[in-house]
Amino acid sequence: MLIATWNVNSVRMRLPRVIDWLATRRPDVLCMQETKVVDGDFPREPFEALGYRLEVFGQKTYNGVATASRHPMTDVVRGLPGEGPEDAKRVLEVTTGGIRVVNVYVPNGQEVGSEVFAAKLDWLRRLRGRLDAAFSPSEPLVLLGDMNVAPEDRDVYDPVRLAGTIHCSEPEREALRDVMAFGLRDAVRLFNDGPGLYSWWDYRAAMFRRNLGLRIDLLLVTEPLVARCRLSEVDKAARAGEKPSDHAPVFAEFA
DNA sequence: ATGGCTACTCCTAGTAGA
Repeated sequence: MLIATWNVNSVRMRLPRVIDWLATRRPDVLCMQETKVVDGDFPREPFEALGYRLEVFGQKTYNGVATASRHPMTDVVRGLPGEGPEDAKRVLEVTTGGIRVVNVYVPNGQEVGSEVFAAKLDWLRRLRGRLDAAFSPSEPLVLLGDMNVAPEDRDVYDPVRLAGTIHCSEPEREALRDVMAFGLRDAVRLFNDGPGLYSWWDYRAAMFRRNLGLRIDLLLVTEPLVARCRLSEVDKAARAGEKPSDHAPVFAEFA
């Protein structure tokens, strides 16, 4: 069971690359973020032609999440509890292949101390609340997506210069640790504990070429999936070439 | 020291991303 997450930064702009990646890697599940398209305009056909089912939860211009799976998807839940039609489309839960798959696009937060930064922390608290209310850490569950938090200094290209700034601040890291305290492990770190491993690189200043990035796209798993996890990695090659997303796909395989 | 790119839109200039 191969499960992947990828912030595609517009599914319409990225469509050829996403479809090519699916055709090559053949994951069982791909969770996408920043699809930036209303549900009626989602380009479903190329996914379906490759044998994928789709669940989508999008909006105009910003945000939007979608999950493609080669297996049936049941118990679909859109958004966090208490959210309404005006709220940003950031969460899509499905059960597929016997695993609860929680696809999230965590708010960016813009600047530490800002109003939207406080909203980001509150959003992470509500995400933890959803896990507590609906799930158990003893069931197979993966929480994956663009967390917009680099968990530790080793996930940051220049932890000294970026100390305390957005994605790297202690309040964000504490909020993410609290989500993980539900009973989640960072799948990529099961296999690679070194520095220099990132999932996002700024489009500007040749940041990708110089490997100056952040690891903010995470695949977090409960203990039953830790036991089944055979590999997990960042597909850095998918960030190279023509018209890439600024994020790379992250994936893990489970026995 | 700054900003360096990309994608979006009822505004092709302003916003947001991270």
